[in-house]
Amino acid sequence: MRLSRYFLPVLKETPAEAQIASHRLMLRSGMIKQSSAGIYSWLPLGFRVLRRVEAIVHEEQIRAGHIPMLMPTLQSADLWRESGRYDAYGPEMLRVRDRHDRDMLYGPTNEEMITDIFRSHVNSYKDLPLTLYHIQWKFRDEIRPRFGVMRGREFYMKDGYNFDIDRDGALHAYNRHMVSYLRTYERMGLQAIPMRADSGPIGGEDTHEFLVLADTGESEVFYDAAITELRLGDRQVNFDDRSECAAIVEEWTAPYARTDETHDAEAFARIPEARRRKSRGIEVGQIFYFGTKYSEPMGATVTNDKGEKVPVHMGSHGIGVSRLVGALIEANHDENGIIWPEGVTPFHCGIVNLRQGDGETDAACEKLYKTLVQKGLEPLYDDRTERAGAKFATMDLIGLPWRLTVGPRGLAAGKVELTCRRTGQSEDLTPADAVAKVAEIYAPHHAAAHWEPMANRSFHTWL
RNA sequence: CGGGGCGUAGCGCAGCCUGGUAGCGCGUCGGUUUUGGGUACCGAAGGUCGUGGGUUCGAAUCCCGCCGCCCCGACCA
Repeated sequence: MRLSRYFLPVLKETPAEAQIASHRLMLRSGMIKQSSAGIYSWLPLGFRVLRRVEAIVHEEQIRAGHIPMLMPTLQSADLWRESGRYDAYGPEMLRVRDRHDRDMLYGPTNEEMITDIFRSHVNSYKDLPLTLYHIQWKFRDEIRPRFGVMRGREFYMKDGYNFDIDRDGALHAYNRHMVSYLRTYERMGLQAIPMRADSGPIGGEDTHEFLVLADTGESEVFYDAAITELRLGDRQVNFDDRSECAAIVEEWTAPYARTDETHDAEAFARIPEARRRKSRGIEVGQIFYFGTKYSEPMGATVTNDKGEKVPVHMGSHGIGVSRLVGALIEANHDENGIIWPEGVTPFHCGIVNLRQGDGETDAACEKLYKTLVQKGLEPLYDDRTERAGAKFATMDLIGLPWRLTVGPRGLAAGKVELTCRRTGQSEDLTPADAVAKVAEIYAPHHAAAHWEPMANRSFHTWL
């Protein structure tokens, strides 16, 4: 993309309403524009990041064998009356009425709807296990929206629902989700720690929240530093293997990690003092097992192998996609702006032309641009007739992890400069070497385009 | 929902207390400057001062209502 043809309305000054770094930087870098309290438009740059995050969530869900679909934002109140939540939910639920005076609502979550779909089409244990999910806009009429997209009223969320014949099956689904979530966050360059949590209004027995450590987090968290050493890395997980998933869950839940709601001071005190950590965290996901809480009242039953009708065991699992964009910035920024992890960056590499209009410099930039595109990368070329300082400031603000700087002085020596946004370190390379290095950096992040999910399994899904 | 604050040009703000129909910086547009970390200079455009009412000869300014937004708290993916 050429910056001269893009729409990137960056702000030099910080809008007064933004208190925390991510909100401030998202406004300043032209990622979002507030539409009304807690409701935002995603401008082109923000939209790119949102899509990258969403794509990773999809890929990892599909990898785990979960099936994507899409449910509507507006729901009929009738379904919610069936589950009893229409009255239980309270004023957080946005209720609307259509022209025929039918009660509708803008969905804050989809347990009722998915259960209705399930009971309409699934009758036998032979159709289980089944996990369906979608990524859709939700609305919760928060009393007090704040922190930009981190606590909006409208938010983009992945929510998934598993259906299993019994508790053991559902617990495997629970574990499978935990593993897939760990992979998801890790690919985004985030450390999200699973913590035992309260079940809240969704209700249930088993639940973990995933928290990203950040000073601006809404929850106080207590954990054993040992958990921050854990990595899934590139280990291949067979998501059908119950013991393999359970082992990974065991690995990640063994070290103490809890939010203030479930904090156990005695257990915490038993951790060696050097590893005891108290911090704040941003919740970016949660998984639940809630058994037959919805299937029983809503009649979501299947016939088991003995011919008996039994309610299915369910769980639900959420990842706050739009909130993750804010959380990513909270965890990755400095005084000059955002620092995107490679996995979610809106553009892979910036190109700064220091002398726009100079024939040789322009040509060198064009060539770099084309070569990067040929490698499957998406560069952002700042071809505006701005001074160097303005171009650098913009690049730093929008946070592209790598920047190629091209000017007459460097070119005279046959070199361009490759700079890492995170470390600030630069090296002079020939254009060919610079492109090769950028391509190498991103090679692991392109793997997703080529893999075949669950290729050797009995079932697999495609988006 | 309790407490506090704000609403004046695209953005950030001053002016309000002590009424006399608007000003600064940045940005934008047109020039000059050819600049390696938000350059400098010249010129220009741009505002029914959130909204409705009241007081007054006269209201951005004083009074009342409404709307919107932000902060603290309670609540929350």
